[in-house]
Amino acid sequence: MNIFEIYLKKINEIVLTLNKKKIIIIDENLSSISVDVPPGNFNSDISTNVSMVLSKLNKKNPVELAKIIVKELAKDKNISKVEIVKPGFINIKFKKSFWNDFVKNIILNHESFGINQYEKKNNFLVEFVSANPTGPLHVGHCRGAILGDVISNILKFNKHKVFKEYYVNDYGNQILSFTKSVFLRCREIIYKETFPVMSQDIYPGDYIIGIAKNIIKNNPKLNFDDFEKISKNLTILSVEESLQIIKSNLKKLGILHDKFQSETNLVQNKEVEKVIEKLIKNNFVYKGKIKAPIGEDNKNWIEREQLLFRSTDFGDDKDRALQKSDNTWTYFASDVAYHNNKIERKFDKLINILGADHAGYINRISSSVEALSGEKDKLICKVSQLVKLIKDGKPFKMSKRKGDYITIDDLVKEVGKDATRFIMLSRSSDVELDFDFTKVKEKSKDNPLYYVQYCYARISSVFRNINQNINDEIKLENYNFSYNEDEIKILKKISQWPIVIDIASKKLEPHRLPTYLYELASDFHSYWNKGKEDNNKRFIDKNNKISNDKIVFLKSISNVIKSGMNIIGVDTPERM
RNA sequence: GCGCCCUUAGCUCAGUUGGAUAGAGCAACGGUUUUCUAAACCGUGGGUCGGAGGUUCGAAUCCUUCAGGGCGCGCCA
Repeated sequence: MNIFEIYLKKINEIVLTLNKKKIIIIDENLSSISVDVPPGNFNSDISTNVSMVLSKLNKKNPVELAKIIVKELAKDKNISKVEIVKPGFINIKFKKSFWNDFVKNIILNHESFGINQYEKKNNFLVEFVSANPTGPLHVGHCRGAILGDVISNILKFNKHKVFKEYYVNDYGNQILSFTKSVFLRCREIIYKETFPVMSQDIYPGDYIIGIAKNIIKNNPKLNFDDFEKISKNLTILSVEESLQIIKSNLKKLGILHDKFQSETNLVQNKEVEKVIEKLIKNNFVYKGKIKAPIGEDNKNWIEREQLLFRSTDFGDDKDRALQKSDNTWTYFASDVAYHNNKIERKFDKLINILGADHAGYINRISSSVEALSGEKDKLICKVSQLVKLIKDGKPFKMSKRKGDYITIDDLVKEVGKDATRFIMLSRSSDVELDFDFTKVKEKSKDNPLYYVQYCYARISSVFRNINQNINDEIKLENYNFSYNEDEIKILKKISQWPIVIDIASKKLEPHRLPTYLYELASDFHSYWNKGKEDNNKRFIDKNNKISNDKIVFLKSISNVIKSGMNIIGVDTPERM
């Protein structure tokens, strides 16, 4: 039940009727008419800008126009007061009985409260994490991982279909270096050869030893004399090991992908050739030269003729190479094939979650998607900005040198899954995020996660005190409540929950959830403390009884907290 | 040089796809526990929304431009 949507519809109807009666003129497009939350200092529940939107067209000043509309609105039996305010806003105040119905509706439909029933349900593919399978995930991957997971949860909550995918870059030079590192670690173990830690293109991390040990144990017949001979086989084994680590990292964060799509697999199935043929047919590919990159040493740059994709046709700043000088495909080429593969699987929308360091890649890949699908906004890229790690009050820089980076396992062990998820989501993905280890670890009041969870725990404790459980179904004969102003204030906050979900879902902005839940928890804590001075605002009375009004009131709050925390993917403990 | 992101209170940030007198938390100071969980609450101070133009009934929000900070630029992935 989205009361803002309901009243927007009502106002549109009024305007249409008035237009039919030739009382007012309307635009074909009514979309700029909105129903919003009025600022707190006005004593009203919802407000609308109709008369300001239509005033110019009608050559009437907004206040005059508002008077006509207000006359119609006043017929609504739920409304107790309608006011016209300064520039021309119409402010509406509901009767108490309206809030009675509102709460009743939540209780009877608690499963679906907050869900936006869009006319069109989309089928989304969300690609996220997609880190190179060369080792465990570290903190840097964490934000994007959680972002993608919760965006998926939000879309699912709104009844869209979501498929979560991880693209495995198991092809190319980096994987070759990785396999070589595993190979050398194997020789270190078997032949006691010294491992060249400082050598270039070699992964020094200790985790490779573990991978090597596993491979030796599970493949006793493997011979490590000649790299060329086993390289192909060893790559498969190494990537498999590394994916096991990555999957277990993700599991610790509570993240489960539906599919891991291998790049090598696409190359072997000739999907790259297939897509390039398709592009050639449509004249999106040509042979040409590109200039050396700017701002770097390019003494070694050799200009040569090569296969290029016309990404400039779609707004990219240069055309992009598809083939390397050794005739293998570039990363971009197989990624185009991958996106073609996604398109062929008939998703309505493709969502990619990228780290800030890959933002420069967006133009070329969305160009390719547009070229292949003919749809301009088929692909939506969401960039998550950097996480600034702070430890002991100082910025903490991760480097590739051993021991100098924090893995997701370390993080979850120290901070916990819930705090990690909640904090990582607490800011808009467009801004850098300070992640302060020492602070997040403290179970202090500074930590917004506990603040919200505490609200739920307090509500649970009320139910516990009267020998009920917060999860018990409520069965009431009649729903006849009367709420005071402090309670209605919280009900109004609850009424905004569907809007929060709506915006978060349309703009793919999960941070709106923690922000909102914090505010709701704050309103509740505030109300709770009023019970110390005013017995009417306590939930349990002297006779250890609770009124239906209060039960239902508490249920409405805990319902929203729980469903929000579920989407974020964190627990709501009943005791703290 | 070019592209993307950011600039809002001392600090960290919200701000409902253009709305009304711009809001939280932290930090500072003062208060609240015989009673449902004080991991909480209440109060006080704190602002030229980076600068300058523009668009309009109306701008923190949109456009142009300038300044500052971050990330990126490849036949790496």
